[in-house]
Amino acid sequence: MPRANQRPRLVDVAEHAAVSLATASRALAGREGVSAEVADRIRQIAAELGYVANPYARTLAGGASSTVGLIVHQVDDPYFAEIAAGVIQLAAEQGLLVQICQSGRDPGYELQQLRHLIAQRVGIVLIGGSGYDDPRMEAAARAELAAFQNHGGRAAAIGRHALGIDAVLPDNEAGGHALAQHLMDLGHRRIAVAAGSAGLTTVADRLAGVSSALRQRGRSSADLAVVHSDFTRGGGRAAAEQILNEHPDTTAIIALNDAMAMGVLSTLRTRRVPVPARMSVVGFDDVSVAADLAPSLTTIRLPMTEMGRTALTLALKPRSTRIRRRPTGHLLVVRDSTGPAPAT
Amino acid sequence: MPRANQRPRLVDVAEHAAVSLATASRALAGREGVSAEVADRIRQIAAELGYVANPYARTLAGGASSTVGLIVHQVDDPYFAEIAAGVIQLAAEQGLLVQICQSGRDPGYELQQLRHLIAQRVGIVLIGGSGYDDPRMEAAARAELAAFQNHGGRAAAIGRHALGIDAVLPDNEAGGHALAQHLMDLGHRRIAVAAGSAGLTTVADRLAGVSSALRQRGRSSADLAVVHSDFTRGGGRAAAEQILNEHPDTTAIIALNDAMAMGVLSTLRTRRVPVPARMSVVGFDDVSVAADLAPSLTTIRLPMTEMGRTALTLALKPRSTRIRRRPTGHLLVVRDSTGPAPAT
DNA sequence: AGCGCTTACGTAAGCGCTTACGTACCCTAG
DNA sequence: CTAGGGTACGTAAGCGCTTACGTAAGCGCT
Repeated sequence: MPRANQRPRLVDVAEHAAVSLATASRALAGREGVSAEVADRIRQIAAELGYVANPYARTLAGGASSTVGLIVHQVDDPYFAEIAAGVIQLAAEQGLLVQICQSGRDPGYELQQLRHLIAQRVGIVLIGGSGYDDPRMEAAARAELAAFQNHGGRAAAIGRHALGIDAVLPDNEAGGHALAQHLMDLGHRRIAVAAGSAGLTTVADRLAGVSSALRQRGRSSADLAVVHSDFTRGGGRAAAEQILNEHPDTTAIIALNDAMAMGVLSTLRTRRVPVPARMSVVGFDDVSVAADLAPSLTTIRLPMTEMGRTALTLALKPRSTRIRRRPTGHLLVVRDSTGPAPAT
Repeated sequence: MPRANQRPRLVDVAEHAAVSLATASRALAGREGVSAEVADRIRQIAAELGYVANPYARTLAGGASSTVGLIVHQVDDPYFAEIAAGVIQLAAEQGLLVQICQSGRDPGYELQQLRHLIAQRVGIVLIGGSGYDDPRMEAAARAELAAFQNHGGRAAAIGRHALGIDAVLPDNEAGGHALAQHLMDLGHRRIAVAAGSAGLTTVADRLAGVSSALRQRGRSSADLAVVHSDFTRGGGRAAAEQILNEHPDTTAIIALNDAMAMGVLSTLRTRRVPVPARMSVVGFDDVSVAADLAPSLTTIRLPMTEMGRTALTLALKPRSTRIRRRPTGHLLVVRDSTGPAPAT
């Protein structure tokens, strides 16, 4: 008999169906050892009663945890927000719940969040971000994740390698390459890069692509003015200031993500530098506002939502011995923020 | 003895401290019945062992659940993203984990998510959004939340009343009033509103504020062209098209949120309507990109992150018999998207 | 008919914690 | 010197589920 005013338990279902607890559990978990008719009866009764297994009891008893932990830098950064949206979508389809954490771009705090998540016994950890500057932090995270996986945990990274886990990785290098090529095609010779903090793998990879494009055209990457700041709008503003001051002959700025590009545009507007007539600007990621900026932003489109989904898919699959790296597509989207280099 | 390669359990702590399970539990929960010295010893040993209570076992045994469920329309909508950021921040400070769900602006799906969350035994439910069009859906959600609270659950709403739970509410009406007033001060007489879908309380409230401002100046709100669409950029574009076609003498558009305002600006740019020279545009919310648009957007600033924190605070507090409504501040932020009405 | 094997189900032992209740001890009052 | 009461701690009974193991029935086979 279900207790008055309480959620039904498995015993309630079992009693109604006149079977044992074990049989009811097996039937609802869809595992073998139950005849089809009995299993159907049990499922139907469960549905009638509105039975939903208590996840705490289930997990305690050794069943799989049905929650996935997601760590991102900041949920109100559009890049991470779109990734999170993808993860949450797919999780909902699978009946999983997503526990979300923000690292605030602080590797120490991120490690702490990771430990917290694991201590909370989530079944799956997804970790976004861009790697650590500090190799010791990185090693600690690797170790934590390795131990987690050894105990049956699943993990995947988004846009970050070097964590020793499966990862979905955009081709940052090819993206950087495409951007530099696009600008050179437009005749730009003095190109500056507004980069996120050095040490991030994302920064290194995108930058490598830019350099290789320059070299390909027989130009030294020493020509390239690279200014490091951080992957935010504020960082973009600061980088733009520095570029305008220290490299006044620059005609094109490659911001290594869209947030920085927005900051760059904002500074150029303030300084009354017309875009793209006097200065071309490109970004990276194609967050959804990029198309609505003025001027609309030329950038590399990354399928962020899809990346989130893919990461979860990767983590859900049985783990192979080799680390899997799932590349994602990317696409140069040319809009109004780039134009021919101004005549000198 | 801690099992090799396994997280320490409470028994491990108890054995090390040479006390019983019950004493260890009491000491770590900080409840009375343990002498100060013993409690200190236990806590220290727990720390040394890196003991973290298994939340599944804790919750099963009747301890409080330490997870809060958050339902928003879409995490990659900046408005909700900022709210979520606030919730997640405060939750982290309190050692709570946030389970996040997206309703996709679909009341039916939202209800389903709510049920799922409750079935998953989260301790606290926070629900953002803007109410339901369908009164039956709304009643269902009310009932679900009431039952949840009767079983000891905590709940709070963000920007939505009529759910029968504590809520943090911006003064939507005053905000709408301020926007309309600002435009009238600039001499605008033909004002159109790009509204989210009718039936949302947020829409109704903001609209009421606009109307009351008009009436206050002795103008009929029948003069006001109100176009309903939805609270997205696409919705804003559609609404702007409709306004330009059906009300060509409009000189100012009030978008009832920033997302719509961005859509409006995008359409005006496409149609080559100069802003603010030919048309003034205002938004509502002041999402962080609003300042970086071109032109930067005049809007009402809402403290979204703070609202998220406040909602959690509200839910954390012991429930009073009366429903509490916590208002939030708001502020008219005048930027470059508004200017004097063009001379006729 | 009797043997073993498979299939379908039941029994019961936990998972790691909280907490009601029980017990030993010490202190004070009569 | 003992009754009564408080404090500090231990014992053990669950919370609701999963699953290893046990058992009975049915099958084909010699």
